[in-house]
Amino acid sequence: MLAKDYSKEIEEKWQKIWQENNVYAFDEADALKPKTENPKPIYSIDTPPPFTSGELHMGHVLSYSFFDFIARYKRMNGFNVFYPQGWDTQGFPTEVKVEKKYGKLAPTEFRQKCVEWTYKFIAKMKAQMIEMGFSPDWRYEYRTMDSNYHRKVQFSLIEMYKKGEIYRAAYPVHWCPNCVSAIAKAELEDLERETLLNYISFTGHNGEQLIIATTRPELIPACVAMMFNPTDERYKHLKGKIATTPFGDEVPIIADKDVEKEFGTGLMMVCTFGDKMDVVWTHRYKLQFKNVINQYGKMQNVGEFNNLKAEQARIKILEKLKTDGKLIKQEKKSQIVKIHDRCKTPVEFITSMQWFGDIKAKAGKIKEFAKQIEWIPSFGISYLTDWIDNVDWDWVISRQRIFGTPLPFYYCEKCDRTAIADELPFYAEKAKSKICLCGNEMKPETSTCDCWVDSSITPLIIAGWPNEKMLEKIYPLSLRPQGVEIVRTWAFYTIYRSGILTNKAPWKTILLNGNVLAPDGKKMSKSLGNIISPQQLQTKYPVDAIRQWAALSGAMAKDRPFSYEDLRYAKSFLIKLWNSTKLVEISTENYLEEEKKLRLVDKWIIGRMNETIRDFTAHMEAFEYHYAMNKLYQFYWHDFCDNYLEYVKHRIYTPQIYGEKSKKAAQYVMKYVLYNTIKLIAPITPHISEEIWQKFFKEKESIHRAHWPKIGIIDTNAIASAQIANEIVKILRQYKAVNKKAMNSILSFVKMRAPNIQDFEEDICGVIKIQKLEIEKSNNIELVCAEFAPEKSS
RNA sequence: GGGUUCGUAGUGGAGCGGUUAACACGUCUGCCUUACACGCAGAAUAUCAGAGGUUCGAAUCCUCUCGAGCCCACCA
Repeated sequence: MLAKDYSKEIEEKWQKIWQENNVYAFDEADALKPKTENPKPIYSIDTPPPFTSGELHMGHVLSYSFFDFIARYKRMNGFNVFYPQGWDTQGFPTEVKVEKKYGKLAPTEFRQKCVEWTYKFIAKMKAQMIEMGFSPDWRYEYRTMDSNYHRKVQFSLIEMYKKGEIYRAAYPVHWCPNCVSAIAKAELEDLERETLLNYISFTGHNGEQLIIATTRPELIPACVAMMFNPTDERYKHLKGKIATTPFGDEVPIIADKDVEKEFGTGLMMVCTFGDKMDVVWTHRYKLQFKNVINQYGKMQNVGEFNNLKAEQARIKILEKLKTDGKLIKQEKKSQIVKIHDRCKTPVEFITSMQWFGDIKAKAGKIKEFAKQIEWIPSFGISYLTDWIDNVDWDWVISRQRIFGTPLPFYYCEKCDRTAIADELPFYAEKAKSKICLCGNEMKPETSTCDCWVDSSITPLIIAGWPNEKMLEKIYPLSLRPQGVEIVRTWAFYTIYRSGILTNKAPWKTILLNGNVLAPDGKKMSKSLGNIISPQQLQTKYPVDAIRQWAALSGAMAKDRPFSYEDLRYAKSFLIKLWNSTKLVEISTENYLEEEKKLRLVDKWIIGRMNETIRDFTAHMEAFEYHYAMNKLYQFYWHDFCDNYLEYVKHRIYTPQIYGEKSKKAAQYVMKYVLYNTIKLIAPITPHISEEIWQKFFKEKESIHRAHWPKIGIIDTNAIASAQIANEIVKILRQYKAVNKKAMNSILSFVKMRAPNIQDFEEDICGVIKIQKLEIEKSNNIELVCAEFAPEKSS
């Protein structure tokens, strides 16, 4: 007997059993079989390793549900599914929290604390994943902080170094003075703020007053040129001349098309480095470097202003300029500054020695790999190509952090030569000494990798690289599912790195999903207080309802607000499925498949079942879960429960009137529909499907090892005829509703004309409850009419 | 400024050349009909953003305008 209600206890029971029985195990032995032994086809998923923040958010729940639908669907379709799960562990947020708790520690100890901290967080997130019913094969779990993972990342970097892809060089990089580290362009965020635009007087070669406008007067000591637009009549006479800054430096005056005439006075200064355009201009005109800001964001090489923070120096310098009469005027101005996404500190440009990945030279190659991949939706590739076209310089892969993968290199401070580590994994603190070709002792690199260096080889890591045995079986992987917002990082770097290392695109298909917005349609954020926590939902709703919510939110690569309506609807579907199953249970007690006589409505619902199998399957193939589920709701809830089950009740309850064979047929059809329906929804709602399966069908140890339904007979004539019966029922129900009669009230007299009378007379009269029915056969299928006698007390 | 996605009932959203413009939530009406009232039945609600055009026919294709989201660039 089915329990009275569907409950979370049922879900937890199956989660346990699935774990214990390894229902989702990837069959490695089968995968390694030679082709001649017909191994099952492999379907491999390069699942995103979430950052170990300690808690899943709704975005995770949405996207990981998708991955799980795919894995379960493919398993039921005969694939040997390889679905590992990893963790992106290393990063600044963890360092911040660990430092807050333990204070400053030596690197080795600090890293150890970070590792311990991360293990706790992984445990929480993993429990949540299991509670969501996700079905990765946990035997292949990986963490980017593991020494084995380090070893592979380092090996990959050495391989790339040998190919000339990785190099160390001095370059202006985006620099966070708070983190004291270089950061990548992808880590920048915009901050809009109010600032002062200062008009400051420079001196021309003949004593002329030249006024420039700047928001960063503290950089005047780093001024290396003045500029104006070549079409600007006011300044044409200055071209090629020399000007003197308020600090007495002589700088050239250059005409350049990128100068905005309308901004300030149309005359400007170029510094090392106020912003990105300064960097561009410095390289364009081979200007000298004047580094006045150090790695901590403090002034240097500026005499009396040394060691002041940039903002303090700005105040002091403005005071000085004012006293000297060089500050002409100030006006308020709103400005957008680049800040570091993790600590929100305004970013500087600083010249320093960093390690780079050679992405600019490989832009064409990366695009080629990208084109070999099927992008779903297809416009997704444009996010990647647009990004590639806008890359200004190479990828800075080094970070001056501790909890990260150490870069496996040495460098020589004297001659700038570099060398690779000989033993992996490599850690600077334990590094062996190495003598440079110049005779100097080399320094082991203490910088760590950008976290995207770690995660950009996940397809290789899970495929067992560099071991060829598994690699050749599952690389390129079948699928990379990921968020649309990290195309320019994760997808881009993975295509670059995995592509360079294997000379193949890493996956056959990339599937992009959108984000979950708050119910108000805005981004979820702490400041707006509109965050929905999955954990809270899990206490109130069955997991199978939350998973349906994910399916319903599934328009690809599009953001959608979180919807409690969807969730409640999903929950009521579970209740519907449960209660209807109970009806099937009591209706089919002691049923043995015997001789049966299918009636019109039976053929109709069988036909609709098979239409649903056909459509549902097509939508699953196309990753269109919302369409799939909508088809199923329509079929199961409305066609099957609301109509079919009502139509056949009288056949079940009173076989003495309608015949045993008719009852048997109804019983058969009920089981048939239930059997196929729970299989279809098993990938979306695995728990309730399993419970029903185990109670009624149990052909295999789990429904998740069962075979996907095949499309059977779709009797289009039966479907068309039954539609007419449905119409008649609808008209009669309408009559009762309009005349405010109870649905179970008995109509005293009904007369109708319709085709196929014999076929549906018996099928429908049990539902509409008619005392006296007159049916007239008519060839006109369109014409269905009902006439009603005045009601008599019955 | 460039790219991209999109503007359809109160809300969320299908439909993408011919439909009475789906479905769900919400609203209104009736019904506790031997699985389910967390249900069933019925009803109302849409200048398909606006303006042109192509077509026998457009929510659907094209052009422009207006508006929104996301990504990118960006004023020193």
